[in-house]
Amino acid sequence: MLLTLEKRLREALTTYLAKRHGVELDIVVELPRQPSHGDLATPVCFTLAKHLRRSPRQIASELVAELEPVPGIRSLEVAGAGYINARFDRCAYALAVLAGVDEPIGEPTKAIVEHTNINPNKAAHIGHLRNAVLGDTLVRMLRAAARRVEAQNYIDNTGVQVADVVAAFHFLRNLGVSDVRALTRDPGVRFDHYCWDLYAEISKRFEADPKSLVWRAETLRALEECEGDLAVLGEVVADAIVDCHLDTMGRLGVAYDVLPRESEILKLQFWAAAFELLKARDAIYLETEGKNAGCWVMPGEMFRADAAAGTPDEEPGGESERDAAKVIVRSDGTVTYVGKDIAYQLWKFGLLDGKDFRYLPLRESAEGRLWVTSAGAGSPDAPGFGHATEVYNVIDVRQSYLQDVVRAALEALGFKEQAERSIHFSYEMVALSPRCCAELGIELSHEERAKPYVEVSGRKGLGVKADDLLDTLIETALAEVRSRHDELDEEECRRIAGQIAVGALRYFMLRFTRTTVIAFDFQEALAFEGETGPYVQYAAVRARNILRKHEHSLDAGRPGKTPTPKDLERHLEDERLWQLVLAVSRSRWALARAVEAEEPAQLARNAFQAAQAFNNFYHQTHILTERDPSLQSVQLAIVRLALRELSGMMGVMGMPVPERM
RNA sequence: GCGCCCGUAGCUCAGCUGGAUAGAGCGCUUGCCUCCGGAGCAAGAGGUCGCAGGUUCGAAUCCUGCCGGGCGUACCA
Repeated sequence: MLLTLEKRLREALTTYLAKRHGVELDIVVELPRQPSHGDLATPVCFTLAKHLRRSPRQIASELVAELEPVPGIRSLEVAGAGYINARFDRCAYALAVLAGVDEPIGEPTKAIVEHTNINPNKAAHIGHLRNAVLGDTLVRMLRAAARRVEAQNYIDNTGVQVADVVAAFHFLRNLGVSDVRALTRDPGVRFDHYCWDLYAEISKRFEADPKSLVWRAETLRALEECEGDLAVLGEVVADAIVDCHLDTMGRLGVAYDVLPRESEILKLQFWAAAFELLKARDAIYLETEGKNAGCWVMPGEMFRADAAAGTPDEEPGGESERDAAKVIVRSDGTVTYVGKDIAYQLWKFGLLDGKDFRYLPLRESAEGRLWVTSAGAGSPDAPGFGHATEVYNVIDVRQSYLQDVVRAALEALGFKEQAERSIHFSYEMVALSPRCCAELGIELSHEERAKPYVEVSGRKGLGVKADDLLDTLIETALAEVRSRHDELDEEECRRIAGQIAVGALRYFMLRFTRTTVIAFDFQEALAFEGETGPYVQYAAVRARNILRKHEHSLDAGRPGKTPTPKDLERHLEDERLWQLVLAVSRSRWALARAVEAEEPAQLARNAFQAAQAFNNFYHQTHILTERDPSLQSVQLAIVRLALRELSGMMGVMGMPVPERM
């Protein structure tokens, strides 16, 4: 309802200003910081004062007197040096909000969100967790805003990282396909955790003994050519790890619609098609001189904002403009990752004429069926994927440069609109705080010790595994649940602990804005008090408890009294109740802001504030002992509203709403 | 060198397209269970918004220059 009123007010002001003063302005309408300043406010008269050369206050009084009544807004008043404060018709607002009609947000276009994208060669760690939680929340946000969303998790199953682990199995461990396959089925082994250590081990070996790097080269070649035991081993490893990742993400409620795999992009020659396009439109050229001689490159000025036209020739010691170009095809004829990414991005928009994957079902979950790409036969039941209007790539900020290249390629090919709708949904990395390193027993070099935090590194085996963190959270929560609920059996306690753990973890990953580096710290991540997921969940559980008890207190079958407009009219004059209604009814507004700003943290913050307002109310009001039935009906309606709104926001953030805790 | 990001309370962070007295959590101090379960509520102490200019009726927010810190700038991904 807030969105609607905001829009109405803005439109009324726009019309008025155009008619009365002949000016067009972007009108700022904001939520006043102080409740006494009304429900919505605008400082527009300050801007207007300049145009009209009159005092803001004077303009404001005139405006308040002359503006046609706005439905839903009870009064406008001039305040301060010239603000206009609007107050809502409280009863109408409450009725609308209690009815729970969703206001539209944006157009129902099709969006693709690509996220998670973990190399299938080791266990997921906290860095991947931030990606997956942000990505999955973005998916939920867009769906809540009525977009058609396709969640894709790209699997780089033929890259260096997989090759390294395959090489480790083969050359270091001397294990063949059947051995590794047995390992993946061994219930006593967490295969992805096993590979975590193996990957660190072979990386160390490569560093200590560079001659062993021939193993990597040989494996990589086998993977790309899809031939021999090493290739089969690659498939076994990647498939098994993808399975582990899906399980891990499933624990957090993260799901996908389709897994596009690099192996299919290669086999189906997506790149060949993209390459022809790029050559035909002169987006890339064959370099003949300098360090990139023999490569197909994209000129630097195409993707770098700073590349000024007519840059001076090479400066001594500096990089020439020519050498600053981005290599797309290596001198040996193989394509770089960016090249493949360009092809993939073109496919997402349906711009790779005639080329498409085929699909096979991979697994089922509560969220639906998951499909994986296939180069051979596909299932006739497969839905159509791709053909998006907008594409969100959830990738950490360190890959901005590559994302710029992809976008530039689309633009160079003449797909200007698609380039603009290629959104790099970037976020800062998750690093380890010094204390966290100490707790993990990680020894730091002098260089690392001087830094404020240490980068997570799969290659070095440096990091906190997603499963381990979740397990720790569950155990912590479990101890707490047990101590509070003697009456619940072990299974029930564990279920609740799981919900709390997921809520805590997802909220933790969302409360920071995307540009903030998270210096991971166990103490903070394991906190259940203060601004945390469980705090928000607890508010909802409290609302549930009240409603449950209330229902029990009623005669069977008789519904509780719902407030009449008269009840609302009367009791919402109480400023505290009114402020509460406002505070807990902003989920739609918060969603709109989060979608527009592309910032899930806004949703997290709003949910926390709503929970705070509700907890405060809960504490100072004894609803079930209220003797005035009229007042009680209003209070109960607010409890129901708070529960619905909190649950809604938690749902968008992927946080479970426990029955009790 | 160049590009992007960050610098706000002891710590961790919000602060939207400039707007009214700069906010929250943690930690610290102090209250609050004859209660719908305290994973809670209330109060208090704590801030030259990195520094210096500029634009403006108005700047934490926009512009410029410095100073710290981080990340990019691969024929790795």
